[in-house]
Amino acid sequence: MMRDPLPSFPGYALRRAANATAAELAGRLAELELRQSDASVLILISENPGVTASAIGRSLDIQRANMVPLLKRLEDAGLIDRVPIDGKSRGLELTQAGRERTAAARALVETFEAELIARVAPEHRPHLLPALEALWR
Amino acid sequence: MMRDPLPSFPGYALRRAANATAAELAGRLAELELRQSDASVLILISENPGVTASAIGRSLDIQRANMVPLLKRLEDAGLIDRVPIDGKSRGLELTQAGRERTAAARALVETFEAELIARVAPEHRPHLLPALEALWR
DNA sequence: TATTGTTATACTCTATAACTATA
DNA sequence: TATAGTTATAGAGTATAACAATA
Repeated sequence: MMRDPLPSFPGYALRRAANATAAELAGRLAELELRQSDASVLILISENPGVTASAIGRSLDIQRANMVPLLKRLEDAGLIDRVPIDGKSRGLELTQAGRERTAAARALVETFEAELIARVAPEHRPHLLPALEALWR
Repeated sequence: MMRDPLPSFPGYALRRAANATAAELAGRLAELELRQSDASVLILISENPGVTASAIGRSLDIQRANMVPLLKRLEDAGLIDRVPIDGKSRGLELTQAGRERTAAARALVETFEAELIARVAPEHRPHLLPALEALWR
């Protein structure tokens, strides 16, 4: 192989780990014909019926402009409805098909997350989430 | 705000933390007119003079095809030379400007990584890298 | 046969600017 | 004035297929 000092950098390992796990999750969600962002949006709508696209975007750090094609896909797939709140806002709600797909996605994600945690040695496990949150929030 | 179960998932926190830190590092490297992948490639070349593009790609998980425009940029910027090894391979080496830029990038990255570690509470610090490596390798 | 370097292409994600309409 | 939704666009990262030349 070769000399490679990069893996000893936490920031580098963070990106590699995120890329590897994201690719794996994406592959599994593809069987539900969902992207990761789709699944996140669906889960947030299911927890917050009537929420607006802007609020979802703020929570997930997705730009308003980038919510447009995402929601259009979910609507075209018959997974969400958009019901007028007032003249400028629309509340997002799951259709029956959306509730079913969301339940499947949520089960898939929870299985995946449990597998991720299982890969980490027990003595490191309780430290992972707090360490990540310190880097993110 | 809203109900949001996602941050309690390590995989989700991993992606958010990686995105946040990657954006921050990208902003700093932009002052050196380098992308993260540029900096990684330059550091690997500096540690392994004469390495091939294919070997760098394997190490960084960058497809051969995607190495082409990356290396072309570095060559156009006068940071690397490509010297023939045999009829089909070329060894990558840093120019004098490349060595200087790489030293600056490396100092910047090391400062950044030290800052990242400092954000994590001391009791979590020693667990971060081992946990990430378990998720990646 | 396997590998290196390359071209071409396409998709996803992300970011910005600008516009309309409404609160 | 600030916010919601939208359009258009561009940059960056990534993935695949295919090809020529060489090991």
